[in-house]
Amino acid sequence: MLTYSEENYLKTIFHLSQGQKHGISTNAIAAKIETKASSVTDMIKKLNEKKLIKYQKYQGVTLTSEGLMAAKMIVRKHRLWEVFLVEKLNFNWDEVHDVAEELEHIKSEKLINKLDAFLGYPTEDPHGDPIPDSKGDMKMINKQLLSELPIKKTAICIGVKDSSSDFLQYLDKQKISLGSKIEILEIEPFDQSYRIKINDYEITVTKKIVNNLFVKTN
Amino acid sequence: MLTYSEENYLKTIFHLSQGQKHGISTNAIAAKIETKASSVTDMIKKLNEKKLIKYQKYQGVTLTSEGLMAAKMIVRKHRLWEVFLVEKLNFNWDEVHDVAEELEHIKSEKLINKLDAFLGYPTEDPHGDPIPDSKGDMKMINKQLLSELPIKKTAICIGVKDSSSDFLQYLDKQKISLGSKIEILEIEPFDQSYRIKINDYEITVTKKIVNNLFVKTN
DNA sequence: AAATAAATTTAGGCAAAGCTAAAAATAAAT
DNA sequence: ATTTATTTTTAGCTTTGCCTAAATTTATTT
Repeated sequence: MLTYSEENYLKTIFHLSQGQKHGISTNAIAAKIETKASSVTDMIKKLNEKKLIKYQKYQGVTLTSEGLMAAKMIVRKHRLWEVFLVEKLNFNWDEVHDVAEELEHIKSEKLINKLDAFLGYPTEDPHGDPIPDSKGDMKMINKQLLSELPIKKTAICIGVKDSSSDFLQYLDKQKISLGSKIEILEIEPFDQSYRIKINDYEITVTKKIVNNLFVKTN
Repeated sequence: MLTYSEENYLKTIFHLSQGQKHGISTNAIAAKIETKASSVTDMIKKLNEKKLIKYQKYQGVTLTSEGLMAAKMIVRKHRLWEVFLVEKLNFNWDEVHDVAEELEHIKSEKLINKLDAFLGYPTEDPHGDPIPDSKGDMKMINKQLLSELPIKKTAICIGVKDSSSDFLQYLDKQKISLGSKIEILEIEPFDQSYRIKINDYEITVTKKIVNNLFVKTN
């Protein structure tokens, strides 16, 4: 049985490992968890003892298959609860993260599987991130940044890279949400601003915006 | 902000205080929480410091109005989550307690009020216990033990005194649930067994059963 | 009213998870 | 290839919440 804190470390290592081939550094974990490097070292030793991570002094850590599965189950819970909060309790997508951060630690397999069924076995959370199923499998979404989309090619908004409240609220204000039809009309060479079409109306946004929106074509 | 453990103590003191005019003893708390008396004393001092309970050495404790409100909010969360588990996720009423025990500690007022709305502002949990509203008010149910009900008077089953799994499962087996119409037909003087009518069929039960079922008359 | 029993509190410790400050290892720069 | 800087680890301390064992207070007997 994992403690609250152990679960947070596993989850963090999982997130930091995405698209990373080498081990995760002590400092990277400390920064993400907002704790001190020495505390991370302590926990790393503990997780290593429990064979949830592979660890060599000074060499960073990687999840073992057991640790990976545990991490995925936490992510599964987090994202299912987010779906619940948005779809059933009408939270906005920028309000759910902190609450889900607590709910993800509730220990009951029965609960999470029943919740999954209640929600209709969703495969993505409200930010467009994939939800691992009860075996840990998650369908990888064919996503790209809006900034990488060719001009005049239409796509569908499927997620965000930065999921800070500020950004999510900005998107709400601009009426950009998951499923919006989106297309780059032109890029202004002078200031790198983007003229884009959302569903049926046009707006101008900065490069920072298009660099943080995920889309999929067709 | 209260810790997980502080919340459990407050909740326990609240439950033990029901229908009690004098203070709650250290040992009573220890027994309910399944911890040692010395640990209880430690926590009592802490809660006293925080003005959540009134405490004089060796004299037991009572909740202050602040402590009472905090306790009610925890009970509110516990019972709302129980309703959710039973009504939305199809748990049986004997399976919900342990999970609700964890869920009750999730800290978000917004969450609990939205959950309340989602469930349609229920006033009772699946065991027939009243749910405090967001101000802490709970409608007192006019309930009595089935054993106190006069013979041949019909009543409605509205709750249980003992909410152990064993008892709840027994009730399921006997098809006794909240809302069942119930009536004592006769009491066998020889062995104190009760012949009772549930909805439309008759069964015989022991004294222990009628001592643990709450009913209300019309 | 003593004496015994039971309940409660104190004193001293332990494990988890954090911290600071100092030491050690690795990486970067001259 | 040293020196300097950065990263990581170690050592030792803190708090929370629990524990055991001993001391103290209250309750119950005789």
